[in-house]
Formats: sequence, structure tokens, C-alpha cells
Amino acid sequence: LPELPEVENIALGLRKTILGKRIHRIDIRQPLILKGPHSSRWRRFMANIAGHTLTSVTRRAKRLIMTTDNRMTLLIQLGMTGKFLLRQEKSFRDHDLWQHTHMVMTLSDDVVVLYIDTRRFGRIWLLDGLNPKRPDTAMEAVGLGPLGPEALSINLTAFTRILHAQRPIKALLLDQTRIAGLGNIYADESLFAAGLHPERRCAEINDVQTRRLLQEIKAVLRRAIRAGGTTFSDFRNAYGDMGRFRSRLKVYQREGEACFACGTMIEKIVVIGRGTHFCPKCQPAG
DNA sequence: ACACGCGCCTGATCGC
DNA sequence: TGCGATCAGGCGCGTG
Repeated sequence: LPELPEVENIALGLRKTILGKRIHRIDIRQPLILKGPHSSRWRRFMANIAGHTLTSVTRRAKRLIMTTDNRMTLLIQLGMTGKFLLRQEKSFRDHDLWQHTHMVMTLSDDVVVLYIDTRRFGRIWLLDGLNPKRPDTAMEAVGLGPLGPEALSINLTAFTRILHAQRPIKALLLDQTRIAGLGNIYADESLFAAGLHPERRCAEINDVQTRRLLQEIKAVLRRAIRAGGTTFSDFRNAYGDMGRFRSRLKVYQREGEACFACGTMIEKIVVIGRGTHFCPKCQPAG
């Protein structure tokens, strides 16, 4: 489940290899994943991109943005299992993942970029005229849900403001319109690091705890980025490497195991329909 | 406006 | 052993 740190690592990997490369062609094997006003005319859109150069690969929350020198944009939301894989030749056709490869970009220098998504929750929007430094307007214009501030850069004032709500704190952390980039893994890990029960009502969190939670969110995300993200089964970066953060998770997927801080058994509950892991002693309710 | 819950989709795991 | 049922989860969308 690619969250901010995983998408950041995918972007880093893609940037290193494909920036400045010329696009020879883009093949779509599964048109159903395409969205946006050009999706029904995707053949024309892709033909219009061919021959041009990739000028930027950026990230907004969990969304990837790839732009060309003729101001065309592929905006990718990876969903649960979406990934990019870089290959030097076309031997990937024998690969196990070929049946879930929905897009193939052939670039200069024999670089091939595969977009692979087993469960097909991911989507690719075909856009034109998006400014990669200010992508939100264009994204909302094509019906993508509005995004709150980046979890890595939201300031204390804004964070305090969104905590004026009656929902459980975990629900807020997963709400991309309030704070963008966290998913289930890093929401649970941040709440553990801050010593907050995931069902704690937002409005009951005091100023000291608020400051602490914001610091821990950013610290957890930064550590996860440096570790290359978290791999359970699916996530790989653009070079096929697994993330190394899994062994450093404190609560996520550790139900029944001992808390590293106090030895209490980690519990798993359901909050707004999501599996939620926490230490009942380090993260007391009420 | 706000908040919750369903359904999409497939592979892994569970239960009989 | 085999096969159907269940679960996981990001996000759009419908509903209260």
C-alpha cells in the first residue's frame, strides 16, 4: 500500500533514470485505468506525447506527476498495488507481472517503464497544461478529491486547526482532504510514537499532545523515506527493491506481539473500517 | 458541511 | 485435497 514514503521513493527512482529521456511510445494494455477528459482519446494523447522529453517527475501526497516538454501530464494514483518498474530491455514480457502490466513506456537508451497494478485500484489521469509546482487546481478540475497540506510540511497552526473535529484521530489522519500523505501504516505508527489511542477524539487532544503528534508524523515519514519505504508483499521501488522500514514498524501488523517499549501485547481493532494496531499501555484510551 | 460505510479488485489465507 | 468464503485497503461516491 504505497503511502507518502513509498511514492517518494518511486519518484526518486524514476527521476534518476527517466528525466531528460525521449519518449518513443506509450502502449496501453488496460484502458479502463485511464481517467480525465482525454481518456477516451488516449491513443491520440499518447501519440501527441511520443517524440517528446520527460521534464519532471514529482509527487503530491500519494500522487505521482510526470510531465513532458510539451506540457502533457500523466498523473498517477497508485491505489493499493500500483507500481512502476524500470527495465533495460524488453525481456519483461516473460515476467510474472506481465498480465498486470497496464502501461508500457518505451524511452530512449532502451529504457522501458512498466506500470503494474495487480488489483487495479490505481488510476492514470491524462492531463494537459498542469503546472507541476502548483498541481492542485488542475487535479481538482478533473474531479480528483481535493488534498489537504502535505503531511511532511503542514505547520502547527494548520494542524491544530484540523484537530477541531469530533472524529477519532485515526480517521482524521487518513482523511486526505485534511492532511495528505498518510495511509494505514504511517497513521498507526505515528499514533504509537505520539502515545495517542487511535480512537481518541480529535478535540480532546491538548496542545502538548498536538505538537508531539505533528513532530512524530514528520519523523516517522522521514525515517520511512530514508529506509526506502515499507514492503509487506507488494511494494517495490522503480528498481524492484523492497523497502527496509518493515523491520522498524512498532505496531503495524504486530497484533499479539510484545510492544518494544513496555512488553504489552499489541492489539488490533477496527476504526472507520480500517485495521488499526496499537499498544493499549503506551496509547491509553480516554 | 461533515462523517461514515460500501464497493471496486485480486491474491492469500481460512474453514469445512 | 479442494473449493468457496473471507479479508485487506485507498479512494470515489452515496447516504444520513
